[in-house]
Amino acid sequence: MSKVDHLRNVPIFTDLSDSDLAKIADKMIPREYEKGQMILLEESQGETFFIITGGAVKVTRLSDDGREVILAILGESDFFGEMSLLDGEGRSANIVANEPARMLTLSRSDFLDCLESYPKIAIALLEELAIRLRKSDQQIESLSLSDSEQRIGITIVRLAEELGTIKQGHVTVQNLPFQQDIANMAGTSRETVSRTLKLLEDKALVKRDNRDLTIYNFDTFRQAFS
Amino acid sequence: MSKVDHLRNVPIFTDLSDSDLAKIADKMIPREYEKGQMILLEESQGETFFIITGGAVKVTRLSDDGREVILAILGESDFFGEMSLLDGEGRSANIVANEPARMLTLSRSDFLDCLESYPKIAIALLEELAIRLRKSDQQIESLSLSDSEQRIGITIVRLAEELGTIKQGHVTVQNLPFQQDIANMAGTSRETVSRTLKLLEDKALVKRDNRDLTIYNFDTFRQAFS
DNA sequence: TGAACTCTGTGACATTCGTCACAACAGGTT
DNA sequence: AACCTGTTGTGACGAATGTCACAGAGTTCA
Repeated sequence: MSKVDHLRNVPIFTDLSDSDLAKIADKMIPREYEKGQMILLEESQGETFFIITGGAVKVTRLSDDGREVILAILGESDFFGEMSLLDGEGRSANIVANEPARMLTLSRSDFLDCLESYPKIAIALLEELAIRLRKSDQQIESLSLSDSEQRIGITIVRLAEELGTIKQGHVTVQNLPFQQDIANMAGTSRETVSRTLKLLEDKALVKRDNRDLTIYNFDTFRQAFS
Repeated sequence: MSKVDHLRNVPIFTDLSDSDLAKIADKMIPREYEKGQMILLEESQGETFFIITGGAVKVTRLSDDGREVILAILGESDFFGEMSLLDGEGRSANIVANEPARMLTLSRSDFLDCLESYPKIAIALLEELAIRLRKSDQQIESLSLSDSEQRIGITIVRLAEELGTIKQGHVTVQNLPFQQDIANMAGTSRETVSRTLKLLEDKALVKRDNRDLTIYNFDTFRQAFS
């Protein structure tokens, strides 16, 4: 798959013509990362924009005592790095490759040039940030009001929407993240995730085997947790 | 103060010339709201962009059982309503006037025209959304990792930065929001806020009289809670 | 001045959930 | 197989904090 093909799948670039895409693609540099490799450190200045062309990364924040919060898990055609390019602040989050991952990168100045030259990109990016803000607000609500079972349920919905595949009416997440990661997304402990998953299985809402999780009735499931 | 004067104070318009500002100002319609009045309902379609020219509003989400989460308190020169204009989704939050408030409003189509015509606005808006996203991420972290005292401390920092005034080295927040509102911002209960404020006062970190709260040493205070 | 509200302070209690401890299990390597 | 490492399951316990109940202050309005 060519660079341009990858770009076409990215929401903020969909409105552009092939020739414009090609111009941008020319400026992008491919990079590869191994599983577990740090892609961006919290402290460093943000100077690069990244588009994921393969694999997955997790976006985290770390507290002083080393506990981590997972803000998002991003996969193919997602992008990141735009935040500190936009407001000039340092990074607010760490990015780690969750599995072997490939990226296309764009330098700060090329990225800002794009925004100036193609207002459509700026508007599409606004849209994307609005969506993310919305999700953040939802998560703040759920962390504030819900108990751990609810929060874990919502987290599973998020994961299913991001990573799941639909097969004869029910959604399957293959290769579910570790319980520790789910806990760090849901703002709870690993043990509570373990117990809650068992609970959900007892209630016949989900089925697990190995690293796969199947949600029997996704719509009612989502209904129940939001 | 004229419309244009108000607009000049709004971050996303600062880069514009007076004549451009005047053109935009012409399209804006002033509105007034009483204390407690609903400005936007969660369910309604978003069709308007608002700039606050006086007073203050709170941005909230409500759960089914009526508990509320306060996502932000906005004051003069802040704006809202852009989210659902951008991504076309319905409102994600309610907006209520916290005190008598005045606004300038812009219709959906005029707002989008502005973005197309003045790329600088789009870029400044991107910056603003990036800042908000950053704050949301911080709050998600704090809700996930911190205990109630920390969260209340952080909430007080937020309030002080938004509403506080500096007087001979220490910051005073006049007219502190009710404990119930602080609780809804910090994701805790009203009673815990009451006890924690007393605790902070016992530790000689803050002083209260009536509705005013003074933070003796703002820098160390902020340090301690983030 | 009272009366009616709204907000705040505080004790008692119940519950959720994080933490610790350890066992069971899986996958990979020798 | 035996071993190691990383992951998951589960019981026991205690601390943090939400909830309930009510008293005391402070405000508003007649």
